[in-house]
Order: sequence, then C-alpha cells, then structure tokens
Amino acid sequence: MPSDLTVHESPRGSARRVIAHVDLDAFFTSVEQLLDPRLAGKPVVVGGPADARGVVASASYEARARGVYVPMPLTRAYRVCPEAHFLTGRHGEYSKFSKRVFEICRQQSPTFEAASIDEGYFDWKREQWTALHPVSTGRPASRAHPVSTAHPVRMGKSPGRHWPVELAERLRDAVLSQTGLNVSIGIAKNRLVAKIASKCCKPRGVCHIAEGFERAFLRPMPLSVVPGIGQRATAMLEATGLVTFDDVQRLSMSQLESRVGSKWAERLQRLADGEGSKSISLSGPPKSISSENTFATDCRDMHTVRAMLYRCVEKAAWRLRKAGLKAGTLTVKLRTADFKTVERSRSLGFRTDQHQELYGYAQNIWRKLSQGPLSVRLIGVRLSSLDESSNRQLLLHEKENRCNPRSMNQTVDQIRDRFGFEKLVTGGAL
DNA sequence: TCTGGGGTCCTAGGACCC
DNA sequence: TCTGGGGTCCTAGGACCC
Repeated sequence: MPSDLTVHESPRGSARRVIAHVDLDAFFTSVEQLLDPRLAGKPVVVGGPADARGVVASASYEARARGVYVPMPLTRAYRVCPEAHFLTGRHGEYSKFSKRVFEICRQQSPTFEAASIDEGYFDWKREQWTALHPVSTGRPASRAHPVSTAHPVRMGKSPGRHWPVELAERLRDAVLSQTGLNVSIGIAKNRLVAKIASKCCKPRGVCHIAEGFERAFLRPMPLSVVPGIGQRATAMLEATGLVTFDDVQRLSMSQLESRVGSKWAERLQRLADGEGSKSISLSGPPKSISSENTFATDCRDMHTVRAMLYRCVEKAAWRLRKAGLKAGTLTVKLRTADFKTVERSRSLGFRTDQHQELYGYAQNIWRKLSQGPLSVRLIGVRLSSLDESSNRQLLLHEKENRCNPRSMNQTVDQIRDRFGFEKLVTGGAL
C-alpha cells in the first residue's frame, strides 16, 4: 500500500462527527503467533493442513510477502510457500481475543458496533475527545498532513493533528498493549470511505480522510476496493473501460449510463463522490443458519452422504436452538465432483427447531436431488425464515417421557453446549 | 490451479390473490 | 372470450463478504 498518502484539512474546518472503521490486522494468524511465540516472525497460514481441500482463511504478513493471499487454495499456498506453518485454526480462541478487543473499543466509546469477528465501526463525536482533553487546541495548523502509519510521518506535534487521529492512535495503542494485537483504523464521514481508508493503511495504520476530500482520496484507486464490487462486477466494469474511480469521475451521468446502464451509473456516481451510509447500526438476529461439509475426497457412497446430511441438519438445528429461533424453510445444498452446485428448498408451512422433524424434509429433498449416480463433493443444509421460538413449557407427559425427542434434544444440547458439538455423535450420523 | 464454511443480499420467474 | 396491474410468497441461482 502506498505510504505517501496525504489527507487534507477540510475547507469547512474540523468535523464534529466521524465514522471510524477498526480492522484487526491478519487476525487469526496474529492470534496464533501470540499463543505460540515460536511462530512470531514466521510465515503462518490458517485454513487447514497444506494438503487439505480448502482455502487460506488468514495469512501472516510473512506468508503474504511470499505470495500467499486470502482465499488461496491451500495446496497452492503450499506450493508458493512450503516453509509456512499450516494450522487448522481455533475459532474459540479467536472469539475470545475478538471479545477482548471489542471490549476495549466499547470502553473508549459505547457507540462501537462489531461488523464481524475482526472489524467494527465507531460513531465518534468531537465532544468525546474534548471531554478527554479539556485544554486541547483541536485546531490543526497545517493544510495537509500525511496519514499516520506504523511509523507515523507527523508534520509537527499535536497542535497540527486532528482529534479523530488522536482518538484512533490511543485506541490502537490500547489494543496493542492490552492484547498484543494490531489494528488499523480508517476515519471518514461515512462507512464506505472509512473502510477503504483502513484497508489503505494496513498494518498498524491510521488514515483520516477529512470531509470534502473523498473524491481526491478515491481518485487513483481501483473500483474493486469497494465492498460489494467483486470479481464479476470488476470484470464487467473493466470491459466498458472503467477501472479506477478516476475513470468514473471523468464521465458525465449520461456517458456513464450509455456504458453501464442507469442502475450501475447511479451507483457508480454515488461511489465516485464518496457517498455512503453514516449509520453504524447493528445487523440484528440472523436470517439463516447453515451447516455444510466438503468431503476430503468425492464421495460415491450414498449412505455416507446421508449420514453427513443428518449431521449437518443436527448441527444447524443445535445452533438454531442456541439462538432461540425456529426455522420455516429448509434448503439442501449439493456440490458434485465437477464443482456444480444445486440447492433445493422447501417451505415447511410451520416452524420448528427439532432436527428429527427437519431431517424428514431434508431426506425428501435429498431423494429428489440424488436420482442417478452421483459423486458428491459437498453436502449441506441451510435453515431460514427464522423466527423467535415461543419457548413454550414442556407438557407434563413430555417431561415424563424420556424418549420424547424434545427433552432428549435438551439433554444432548446441554452436553454439547459444554463440550462442543463434535464431542457427541448421535446414531443418525454414524 | 483448484476452488471452505459461515453468512447477506439481489434478481427473476411463476403461482396465486384481489 | 379475453384479459390488467399490483402485491406477496415461494423457489432457484448467483454475487459477494469475512
């Protein structure tokens, strides 16, 4: 990433409110390096053994320097960097570290909202800063100053710096000293620009884009830095000659429309102006819960596939119950050896969180999918149309009947909640 | 060169109802 | 006998994100 990025003082003066995007650097591999100091400074890959079917979930900066990226197939990562340490990953540990970091964030400002396990957003107000620093000058002297990076290139001492940058640096230092993890922080008037800014200053960076300078900041960047513009959209835009923000900013609305149609033209113009949402509100309850499994080698034995399907239903329903939800739609997902994926779904007409019930529907769908010989790469299930369960009390006769599936599931759930899903295998999954 | 597992959101057609 | 438009739900597929 460029180290000579400069941001400019807003013509309208220092903002009263900004959005900050906090992103943990190489999160999973950084945790592994903390837990095992022997891995420090070495190329580390989290995702699975080097010969497994799978992709890189996280790569340390040492591994990235050797050409490993996310999500590179593991076998290829091994070819590129055989000296790397390939780890399966420990999600429980990552969750613990994530919680600690987010706690530090919330201590600094209760406006913090987590967006995933390794990132989140703040809605910072100037008052928060002045409360911390009653005598702060808060007025930058320079018209332009460089972004703060791991080795901040500062133009002058604090009088020349913005309050959001100081807040960010405090937070970054607090996270590092209390957890050993590095974060990068992007600050701007909205989520979109803040997120792009944090990406630009990784690792250990702080990047502040003052209001009014969004267009200038984005101009040289490829459109693919926008979250939501992936491989397909990038290729489509490239085919019409649009690669960077500059390409878009040079064109009028009608010129854009003639190239990409009105829908994309409107979207691109908003992006080129650096417009985006200022809301950091949280996502709410999940919309779907899924469980799927890729076989180590393609599977032709339909008994094995069915057992795995049962396991997936059981696991998804277990998580459904933990979330206090019931599902009204069930989807079975099948990927064959040629990597073709089909999904078949079915509305139940009612809602349930009992896997015995759900599996009956899964089997019906599976029977339709598995006509003829099959070589199965992946089988999975997704539960959707989720709704809060009523948490009804068990009826008396259910309590007394130990073989009742509902009370049996409760017992099994209690064991799994303590020891993990994998520690208990039930008959249907054998 | 071989492509994970957890998600969200969007599109589009057809059924069905008013 | 021919036929509109809107709303909503269901289903299938796909792009995309971390």
